[in-house]
Amino acid sequence: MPAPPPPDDDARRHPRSRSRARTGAGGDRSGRSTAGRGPEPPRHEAIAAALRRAITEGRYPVGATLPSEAELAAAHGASRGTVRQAVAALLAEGLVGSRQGARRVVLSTTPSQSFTELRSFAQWARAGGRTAGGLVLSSSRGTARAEEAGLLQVPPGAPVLHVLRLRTLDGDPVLLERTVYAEWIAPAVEALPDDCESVTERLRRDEGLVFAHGEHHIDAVAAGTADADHLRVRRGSPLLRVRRTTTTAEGRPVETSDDRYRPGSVVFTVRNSTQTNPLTRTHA
Amino acid sequence: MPAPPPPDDDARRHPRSRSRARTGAGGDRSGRSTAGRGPEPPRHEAIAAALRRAITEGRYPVGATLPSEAELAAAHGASRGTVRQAVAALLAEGLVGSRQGARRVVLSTTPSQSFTELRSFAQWARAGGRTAGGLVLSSSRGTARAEEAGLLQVPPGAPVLHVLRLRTLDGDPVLLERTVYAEWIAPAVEALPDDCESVTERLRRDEGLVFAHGEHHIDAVAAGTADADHLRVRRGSPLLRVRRTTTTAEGRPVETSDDRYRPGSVVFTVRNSTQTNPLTRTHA
DNA sequence: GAGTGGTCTAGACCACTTT
DNA sequence: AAGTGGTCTAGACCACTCG
Repeated sequence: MPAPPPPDDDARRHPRSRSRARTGAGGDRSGRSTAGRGPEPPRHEAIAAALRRAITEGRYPVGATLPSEAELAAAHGASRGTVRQAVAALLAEGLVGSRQGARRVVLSTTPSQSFTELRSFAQWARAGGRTAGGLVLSSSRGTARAEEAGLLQVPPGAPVLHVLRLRTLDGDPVLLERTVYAEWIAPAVEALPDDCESVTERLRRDEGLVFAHGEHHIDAVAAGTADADHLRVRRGSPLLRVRRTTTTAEGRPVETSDDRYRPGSVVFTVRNSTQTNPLTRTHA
Repeated sequence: MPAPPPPDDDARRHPRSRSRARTGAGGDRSGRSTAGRGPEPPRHEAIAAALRRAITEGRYPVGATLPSEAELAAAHGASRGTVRQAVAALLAEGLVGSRQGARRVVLSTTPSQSFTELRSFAQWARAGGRTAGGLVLSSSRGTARAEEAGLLQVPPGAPVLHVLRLRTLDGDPVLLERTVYAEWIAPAVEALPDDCESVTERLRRDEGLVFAHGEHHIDAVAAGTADADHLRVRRGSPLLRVRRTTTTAEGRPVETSDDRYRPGSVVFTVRNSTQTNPLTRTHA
């Protein structure tokens, strides 16, 4: 049985500045001060971005194998741990698959959207080369019904803001939003113009409010009278419903919404695997 | 400028066997042979499971803060890296949120299902305390249509197996599956009994076939004649449609399916955040 | 200013796949 | 047997949050 190791001197054990010729080198972000530039993104993000680009641009088609971790580490001048952190992102996005002992394989070449893109209807539309429109049909202070209160984590009957909003894509109505905002954000929402194109972007700019987490419940419902009217479909025809609740990074709920999409206009896609599975199927 | 460090002797630098009194200790899984037991799960998984349990059992309600990484590391006798790996899993599941500098916050207490649970209707039903039934309505060899061929990554017109299957929950029809299997797995599928409860489990047991990745496209459609007939709804009434393609760990497509759920019976849920976003919204 | 999470390194052993 | 990903450690510096 070997004796426990002596606490050998730690000085000069992890020599930061070596001849790497990088600015914001890993672990040693103090080298940042060399140039007066803004903060650089983390190394692992840069590596992930490079890989993502290579995949979406077709350098690694579906079925191709990625370079080994050792190769990537050498190519980017990073440690294996950092490379693994980068690859983990692609793994979570479902772009690549991984099995112990074998090289990683490209599963898909279509990247998933950023969370912001998902949340912001306008931003999403823009990314697809379309123009989004928005129109507030009604906006009223009220009290939270039991279900809404639960989702917003406020007591039942607490004051909230109800907003009914119609969203259009290239002029066509595609989405009817019934949103409930928590009281603390209500004034900021009411201050927005009725035809505000992107609520998300305005709240971020004006209030510094960042949406960080979301939960989406997806099912199908028949169009009610109001739905049919605004979305220009027949009453009773199928609509894709997404009930979502968004919270800040601290977990504070901001809004909860019942969104109804006209069929044929939008599809939701989830990629998952044995490693990461964000999708859940529940009883209604 | 400090000189590069001498490549100081690595002997006895990372002394594996210390007085930790653990069997499958981290990094040193050779200690496994002490007992003839089966393989233990990785440390980080065990830690993640413990945290998940604590959350779902209510020890950490929504809004509560988790112990710090240092505390968790000490409590589980693991390194910080391993703890971070564990917490990353909860992060990806959307159970907890994280901001630099602040303690992690519980966002939700309902765990997401395993990938297998999601894929297997029977397994999912069982987990919810219900009984699943299955019935093959038709099964026929045929050729892949252009769209199917693309999804299965085979040339158009390649031989495939089409199966129409009705799934019931406690006797009620809730799901109509139109599945296309790649040819190489077709014989195994045809060998299954018509009322096979869980195709997934049988294929895993009999063929050693593991589904590893999946892509789900979710939208709403009106019930067609066949849909209405089998699901016992009116023609034209809303159905939740999930088109999915599943592949093996190597990325080889196994099956693609058009699943239609009777409304009110099932809801799909996705949790996401700025860090990990598996959900995508696309134009139809 | 102490605490906490985010990032990074360097090295090690293992299980598994591939040649 | 060589290669590759999976797991783990121990230590370090940083940016950020909070009292």
